Amino acid sequence: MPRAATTSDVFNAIAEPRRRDIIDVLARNGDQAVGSLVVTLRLPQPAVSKHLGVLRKVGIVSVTQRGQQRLYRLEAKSLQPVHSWAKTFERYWTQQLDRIKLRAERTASERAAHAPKPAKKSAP
Amino acid sequence: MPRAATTSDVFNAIAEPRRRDIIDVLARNGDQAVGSLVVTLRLPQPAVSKHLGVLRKVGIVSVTQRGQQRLYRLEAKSLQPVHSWAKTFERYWTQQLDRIKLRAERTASERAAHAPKPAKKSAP
DNA sequence: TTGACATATTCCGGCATGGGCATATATTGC
DNA sequence: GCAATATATGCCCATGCCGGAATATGTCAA
Repeated sequence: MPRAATTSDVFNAIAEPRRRDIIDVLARNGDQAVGSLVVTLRLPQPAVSKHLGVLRKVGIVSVTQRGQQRLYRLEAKSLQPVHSWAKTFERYWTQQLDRIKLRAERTASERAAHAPKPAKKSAP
Repeated sequence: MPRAATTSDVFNAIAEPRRRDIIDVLARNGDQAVGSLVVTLRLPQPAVSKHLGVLRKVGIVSVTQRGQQRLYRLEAKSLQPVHSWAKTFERYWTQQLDRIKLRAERTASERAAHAPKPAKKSAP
């Protein structure tokens, strides 16, 4: 089997750079009609519509009809799983710790911190 | 053209659930040999090796040889772009506001306080 | 209605992808 | 050397992806 369907997983939906571009534009400029996105991103209209279709099925965007245009809105909370997942690893780069030091720190925190934290890292 | 190569884009690499599983296991249990991952994830060994290959090409994991095994280590900082990108939208769910409520609230506070507020709505 | 405009959908082709299986390549120990 | 273990790789196949072009649907105005 190939990759999991892009229309069923948020992680898959945002795997496409173009779709992330669309998301970024919607976040920065607010709700946008398809035509605006076509102009902004300089993509063929069918491509934009298709990408929006994927994003809509996953719930990343929602649509509202206004005249003969359709306004697409970013539903940012659908991206929360991505943030939560990535945030899990935040500590790894926030403090320059690898796992060994992490364990040491956790152990140290059990008996309260007396000494200042050793600043040491293993850079590539 | 199909999707961008999974070996060139972090977002694409983490689009596979199995690969996220591998990442999670490495984060939770520390460096792991391929055989351990095979047992933990209950996947065929070639599948694990292939996924690890993708993750390695993108820089999400690194390898160290130990005896006849190969220890894979999570290079979490390679996931920082994902976190940064997703964090951009954090405010949308942190304050439980969508764009409409955001405007409404801003209008209400203007009306109540009668004080000029910095208008920073549409800034490209 | 007709026509202009905005967007969606359908077809197609090329192709990377991931799974399964067999096999190749280390590395170690005898 | 040989065998055993640990991992990687090559091959095949089915699936679904993305882009492109044409076309269909929908909406407004006159």
